Amino acid sequence: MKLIQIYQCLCDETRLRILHLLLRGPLCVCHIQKILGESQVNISRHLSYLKERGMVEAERHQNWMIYRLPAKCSPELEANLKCLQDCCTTEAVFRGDLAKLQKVVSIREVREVLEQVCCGAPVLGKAKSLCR
Amino acid sequence: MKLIQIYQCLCDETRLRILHLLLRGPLCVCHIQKILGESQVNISRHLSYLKERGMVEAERHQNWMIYRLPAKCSPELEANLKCLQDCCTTEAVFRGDLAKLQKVVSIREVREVLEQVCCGAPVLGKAKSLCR
DNA sequence: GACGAATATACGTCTATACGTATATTGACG
DNA sequence: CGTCAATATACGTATAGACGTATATTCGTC
Repeated sequence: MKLIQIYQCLCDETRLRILHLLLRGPLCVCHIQKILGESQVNISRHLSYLKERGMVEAERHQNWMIYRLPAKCSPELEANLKCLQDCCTTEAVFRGDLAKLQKVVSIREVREVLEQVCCGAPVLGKAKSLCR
Repeated sequence: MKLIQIYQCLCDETRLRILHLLLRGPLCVCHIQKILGESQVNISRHLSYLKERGMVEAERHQNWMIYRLPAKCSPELEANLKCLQDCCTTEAVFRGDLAKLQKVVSIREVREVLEQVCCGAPVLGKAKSLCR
């Protein structure tokens, strides 16, 4: 992956906020949507953009698409994600997103699903809807 | 300076190459132009873009405009420039630019002017043209 | 003051992309 | 199979920005 493509992914605020969230762990589309307060199409399109360029990976679990940062990042991507992590602490938008993220992850069903995803285990929970 | 603006500056290849060169020290427009092999207008416009957003500073010395990275960078900018520095070593374009930069800086008149600029000293050289 | 070198700006065109609305797809479940 | 939830895609519009051509500006020199 070329360096310029990394920056092209980072140069939009919505994508920046998405990646910032994914630094904390995998998330499903509907939660990203809720946290950012953007429309479903918009989030989905930006995620597609990121996926096409190898900035994120997606995996379907039942009805939900779980997005995450790639398991294996190039050194360039790794360096930039680390840099992003450091830089995001100062701006209010990102802190706000993190606060909302905590709320979402504190929901038991959500946490269960995401934990299973993280471990690569099949999702066994029987929650019908993750989105409230 | 907002983080997103930094990335917007970095997301164009020409600007990325310019900033990469400026990491090595101040340069005048005509040399950036020669090194990148781009038209004068194009380089000038990208430099304006960068200057408007505080990514570079410019100072006139006689006929030449010397561009450089800001004396005082925000922590975010600093972090990203450092990251850029690290990431640029792998791609051929940047290595090629560096090679051409060595040639330019090896010209005595150029080196003299740039050194005086670096020290904040008035430019005393009497070279008529820095561009060959 | 005319001229040349270095640089910047104006203006027009073209392309990428951001986003809204509508519609399609995919999976679970009764 | 119909329906719903979650997600993706198609299509149209608007805007940022990349770039070329022409022209202006700024400075030094004769």
